[in-house]
Amino acid sequence: MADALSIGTLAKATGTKVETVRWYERVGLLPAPARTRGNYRSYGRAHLDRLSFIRRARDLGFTLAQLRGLLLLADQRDRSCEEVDAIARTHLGEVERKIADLQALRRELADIIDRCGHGTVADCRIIEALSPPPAGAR
Amino acid sequence: MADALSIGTLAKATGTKVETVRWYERVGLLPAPARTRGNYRSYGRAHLDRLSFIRRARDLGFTLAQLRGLLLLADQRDRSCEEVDAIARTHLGEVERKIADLQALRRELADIIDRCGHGTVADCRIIEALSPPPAGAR
DNA sequence: CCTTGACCCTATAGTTGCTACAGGCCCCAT
DNA sequence: ATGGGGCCTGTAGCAACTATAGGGTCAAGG
Repeated sequence: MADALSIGTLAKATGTKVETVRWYERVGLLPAPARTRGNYRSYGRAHLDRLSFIRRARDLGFTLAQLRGLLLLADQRDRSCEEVDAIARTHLGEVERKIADLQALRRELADIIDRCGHGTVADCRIIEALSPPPAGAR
Repeated sequence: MADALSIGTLAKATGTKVETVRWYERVGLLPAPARTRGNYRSYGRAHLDRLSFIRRARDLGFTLAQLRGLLLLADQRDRSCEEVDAIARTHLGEVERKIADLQALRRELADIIDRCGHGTVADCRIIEALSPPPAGAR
């Protein structure tokens, strides 16, 4: 083949660690490639595409389980788009919830830092803010 | 002692699972308490306070490593507050980065869902959108 | 031609922050 | 004295990798 890639080359091309590539293979996300005479993995274009897909989806926060679902759908191209859409929608909901949670957290942290008097730890308001909340407040 | 708590009572009071309390002890976040004649853990007020602190900081997303730093500082009350402030600020930065990432992700998912007609996977843009990035980006 | 060193192989253990058993004690009320 | 809670230790499991040990392979330089 014109484009036979070693695992290291594939890893570099996709911003993945070699060990992670092997791990994706072991858990069935990336199909096992052909081997060279010396038992080295030999990847082709399809592997590069698929690994790019995997990495991108991971970056976007899809779990490996969701990813498996997407890949299964991608492999059966006559299937309805609705299932893929549903997965994406579910994920969008989760993302929005995460954003809201983090924004609340950010406000709280900012408040805490705001109150830090830069004195000694003894009167540090950060420690204070993290200390047990008043009874009844939680 | 007037306020000797069993592990179960302590756990309930702080919204922690019993196993988690023991685990905090094993990893050195919560000091090992005295034991009763029957070898039960017996906690006092100090443990309650410290565990509340731990739980609150965990809720705010501090890692156990950061927590260890905070607790170490909290124990040295004549130290400057600046280190505490720095830990909190670092954490705030991380939180803000995550929010930005998630907002980018949200945009992307919304676009994807938007473009997804209800045809077959063959023209589903979700798969496409997550396929290998343009040549220049690799 | 042979050696060196970068790469690759498998297998296994470690990471973070818990959670969930399994197989036993202990304690209190009935 | 017995039944059921709660407690004890120790171990294994979850995601999603990461890192190590102990080797084999390959291409280039001396």
